[in-house]
Amino acid sequence: MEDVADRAGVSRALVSLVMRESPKVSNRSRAAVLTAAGELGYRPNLMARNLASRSTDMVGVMLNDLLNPFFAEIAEGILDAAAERDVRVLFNTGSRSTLSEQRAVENLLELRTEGIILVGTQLSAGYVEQVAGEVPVLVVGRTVPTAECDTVNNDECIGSRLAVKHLIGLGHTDIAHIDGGHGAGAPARRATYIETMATHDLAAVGRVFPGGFTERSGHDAASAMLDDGPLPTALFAANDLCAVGALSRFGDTGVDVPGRISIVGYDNIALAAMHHIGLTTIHQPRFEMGRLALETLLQRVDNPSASAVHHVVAPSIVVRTTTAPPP
Amino acid sequence: MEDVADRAGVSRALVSLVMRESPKVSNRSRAAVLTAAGELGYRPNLMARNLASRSTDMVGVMLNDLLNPFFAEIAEGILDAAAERDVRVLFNTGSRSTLSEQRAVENLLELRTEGIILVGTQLSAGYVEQVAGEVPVLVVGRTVPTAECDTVNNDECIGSRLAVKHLIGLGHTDIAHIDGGHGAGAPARRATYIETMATHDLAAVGRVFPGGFTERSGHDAASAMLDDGPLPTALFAANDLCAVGALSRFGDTGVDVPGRISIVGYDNIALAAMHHIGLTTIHQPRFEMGRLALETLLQRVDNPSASAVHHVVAPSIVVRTTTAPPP
DNA sequence: GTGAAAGCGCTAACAT
DNA sequence: ATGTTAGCGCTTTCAC
Repeated sequence: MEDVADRAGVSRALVSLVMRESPKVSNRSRAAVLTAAGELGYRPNLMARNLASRSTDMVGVMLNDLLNPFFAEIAEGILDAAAERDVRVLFNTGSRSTLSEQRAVENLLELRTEGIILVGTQLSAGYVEQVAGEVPVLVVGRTVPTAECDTVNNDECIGSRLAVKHLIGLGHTDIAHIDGGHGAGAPARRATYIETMATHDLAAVGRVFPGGFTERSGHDAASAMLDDGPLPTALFAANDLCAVGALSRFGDTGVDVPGRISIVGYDNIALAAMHHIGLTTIHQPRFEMGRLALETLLQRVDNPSASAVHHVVAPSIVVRTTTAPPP
Repeated sequence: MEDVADRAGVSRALVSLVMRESPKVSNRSRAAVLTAAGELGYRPNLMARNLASRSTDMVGVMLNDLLNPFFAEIAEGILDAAAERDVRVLFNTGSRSTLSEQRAVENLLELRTEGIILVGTQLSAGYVEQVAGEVPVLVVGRTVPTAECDTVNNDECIGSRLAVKHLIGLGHTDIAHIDGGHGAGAPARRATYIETMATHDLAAVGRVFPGGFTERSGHDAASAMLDDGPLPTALFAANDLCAVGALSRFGDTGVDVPGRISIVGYDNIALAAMHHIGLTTIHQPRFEMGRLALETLLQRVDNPSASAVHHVVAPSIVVRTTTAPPP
């Protein structure tokens, strides 16, 4: 920086002002500094700047898993909003191990990011709470019962109700559900399924099959369903992967979808949109959720003492080709 | 830090040594410092440490696109190797806009990461070269003709040959190819297809259909194929997405795969492994490529003056259910 | 093994 | 509009 100042014939402070795009610099000196910097290949050192200014304009984002496109779209939303607000985003991921997730968060903490967004992480509630004590934390895609942190989630109840009502509207009465196990949102989806069925005087009893959030679990649950006696005419699966698993199982067995059985998933992952698959599913506005997450976090950074805010966004249904009236 | 030192009854320098896990500290003082730090909730400031030590132990990773699982697995490999070598990894992504990709790289540069890994980015060769002038750069999933940087790639020729020979081995003689357009590796895949066909005295002429790296392009190319006269008995698609697009087009038309036509893809994305799809494809050892990338970059960091090294890893074929002998 | 002193590259008052 | 003077929180000689 000193070299740049000398070359431009000004003081270091002035160079600093120019680099920070301060308006209180004459055009003449600005130009001089800029060309000097260019010639010298000068690049400001963020470490030094942040240390001196006691602020970083950086937020950290912990992604549970880079492999999951579901999280990735949220990340895109975060980035989009961050660009507008002129904050830098640093990503980190834990590769599905809780320990390395913690290390990644520690890293962000040591870098003194202004806040941290946790998307789909499996960190323990206790740990999240501890982190939230040090820096504003926002959790998306999961509710953290105890912690003092903001959250952004989709409304599982609205989504599940949308799914079940779509099937009922089509004329189905025998609608099964494949359970999502311990997956985030799974309990709410199951509960809403049962509740919605009851509201319409339909029996959900004996129609909940144990499953999970994977293709395999959907496949297995469909097998169980096939063995279990009369096949339902419709199926609401815990998520898209699970739905596709069931879809292949039925395909292999010659059970026509949607002719013999209709299927609805949840999440609207890219897979669901594939021509080959065309899964009717529930869409979460992930991009918007990412934007909302960043905006909310930034607000919290400005006002750390406000009480936690919990955003719940409404999902919508995307009707494709796996649902039709019952045979 | 001073507070910790006071509380532990030692000097600041000693606290520094303990935090850096230096061996030259008595167990007694180490314990004292550690408990004091714990009680005070002290967390070292990376900014200050890096500034003072003039090193960061951080490498930056630019991902073209978080949404692409192909890149994500490489990232996992990078993380895995980084954990072993005790370096911190900072991710960034450009959301598919060249401008924001550049901004993300600048960010990493300003943070003074020791090196940068570019995975699948669309940065111009000129820009990459410029960055490589400032800090060690390693590019994976793309070759950068001019730049002075290391690369890690799979051998497109071996992979493509594997695909075509698999089909020939099955007895096919009329094998078409859907072109990958400008996608990374596409030209090599096409050229190798043509060459391998020639080697076996088979005609490739008129059998290359324009396509791309998307499902849609595969779908459209399959339509063109259907309109084009006699359907080939086998098809080597530019990548998996493209292959799946063709797969659905054929499925819709009642063309049996693999009964009437066999299909091979490239990349072995998760989609290909799905029960429903079972695509025969070429697998790139992505995780290993990620590991290799980090190792190579670190070597370059230690020895900046060595000449660029270009790693080429061998892909393998994964035979699933979309290939069979010709009808 | 421990402490004192001198920066790392920058920003932030405060002057001018 | 520009220069001066102190630090930011840490590491690093170098003595003890």
